[in-house]
Amino acid sequence: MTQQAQQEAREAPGGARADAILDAAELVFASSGYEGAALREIAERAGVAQGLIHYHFGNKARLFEKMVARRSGQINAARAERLAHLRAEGALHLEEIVEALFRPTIETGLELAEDGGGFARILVSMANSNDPLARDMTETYYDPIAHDYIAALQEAEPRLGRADAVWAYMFAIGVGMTMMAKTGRPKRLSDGLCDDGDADAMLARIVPFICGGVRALVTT
Amino acid sequence: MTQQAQQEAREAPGGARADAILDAAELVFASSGYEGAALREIAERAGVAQGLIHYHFGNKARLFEKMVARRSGQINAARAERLAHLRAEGALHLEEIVEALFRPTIETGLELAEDGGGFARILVSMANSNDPLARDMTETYYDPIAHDYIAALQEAEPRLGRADAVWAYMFAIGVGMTMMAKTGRPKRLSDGLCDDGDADAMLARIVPFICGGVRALVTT
DNA sequence: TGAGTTTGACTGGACGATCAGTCAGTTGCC
DNA sequence: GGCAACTGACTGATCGTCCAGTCAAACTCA
Repeated sequence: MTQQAQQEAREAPGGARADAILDAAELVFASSGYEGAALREIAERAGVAQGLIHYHFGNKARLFEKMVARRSGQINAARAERLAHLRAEGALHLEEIVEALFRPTIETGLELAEDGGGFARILVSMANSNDPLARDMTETYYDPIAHDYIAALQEAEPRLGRADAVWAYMFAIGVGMTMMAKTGRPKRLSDGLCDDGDADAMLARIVPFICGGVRALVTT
Repeated sequence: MTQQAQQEAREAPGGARADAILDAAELVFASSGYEGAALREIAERAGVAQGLIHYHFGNKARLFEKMVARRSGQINAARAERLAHLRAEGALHLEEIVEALFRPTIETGLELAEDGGGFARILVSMANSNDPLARDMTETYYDPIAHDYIAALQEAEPRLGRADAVWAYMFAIGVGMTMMAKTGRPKRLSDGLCDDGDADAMLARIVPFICGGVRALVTT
């Protein structure tokens, strides 16, 4: 974890109970959505009184934001770190960039997991929502790193225009988001051949797919 | 509209008021999500008493299902029609298949619209949810047409394996879903260059991107 | 034909449950 | 003893659901 990520984690209320609340919030928000999640259930799952949530976080919206800030801090620090590492090694390659973009989200999700892809499902609903809370949080926590990766795409494929690079990034996120929600639909559609619970197998398909798509935009 | 779509539309409670309720439900569910949507607001927007919703649809879940059934009936009938039309014309081409896959969802969304992409946003949340209601509805209303298009992908690209075809379809849906949510993020990330409200411009990028991705899976 | 009956769409207030949020009081550590 | 952490009973609002009742159109039968 980088210094920045550690700092962000400490910005939130400090105690172990506060962290337990954030862990529980992640699970409940992921499985029930923002509106559907009940603070009572979060408190119960964290083994904490209901009032403590308001003591530490004030209200539901701030709890949600702190929860997202914690995970996205970890994820985006890892993303930035991987990208910097690739740049330090020399010329950027498309496959490496895409891998660096998705791997941290997948691996971070596996820590808490339980049902798998909990936080990823929150990201999906945030990314596709248009209410002010979700939009502001996407802008705050995910737009900066997006600009980095868009620039990286253009470095790896110099003939890729700026607009195409932005589209390519959005399309890539679209593929990644939907896949990380882990709905089990690939298995259902393929009679068991495809498993969206197997992150490595899935990534082995996502990376060439996206790179092929980006290169198709270049040659158009 | 096909005969099948007309029949499905008539399966729902018949009156004009029932349709007004479904229209209002589409707007409110799209902007507030399933849990966040209030039946009172739907009734108010439809210019109807709250009780009428339960008279016609029984409960919230059944209202949601009827609303999805109506639109997805239209969309998937159009999809099937386009695919059949392509098959009748001879050999299938990848670009045409992808176009046929997305065009109906985009155009159907524009009819009611108001804020744009209302129903599409419902689809996104359904596709990425894992609660039983959403899963069952995806299975019922979208898995059959998915199998058709997966088969079409393999016809257009004979060297594409079955598992890769399923992955390709899922990736394509991922791209399409995220783009149809119309969050305004592309415009934000590109300083106005990219507009996810311009369906035609967006489709002109989505189609080559996905086709490039599919062909990359073939040659891997 | 026309009075009586039935039907079905529709209303709006009331119900119990549950929600986020509040607050006076208790605990435990420095 | 003082302060931060924490508790749990509580409030008012809002939720989905329910239901007694209205009304106009359709139907029945003398």
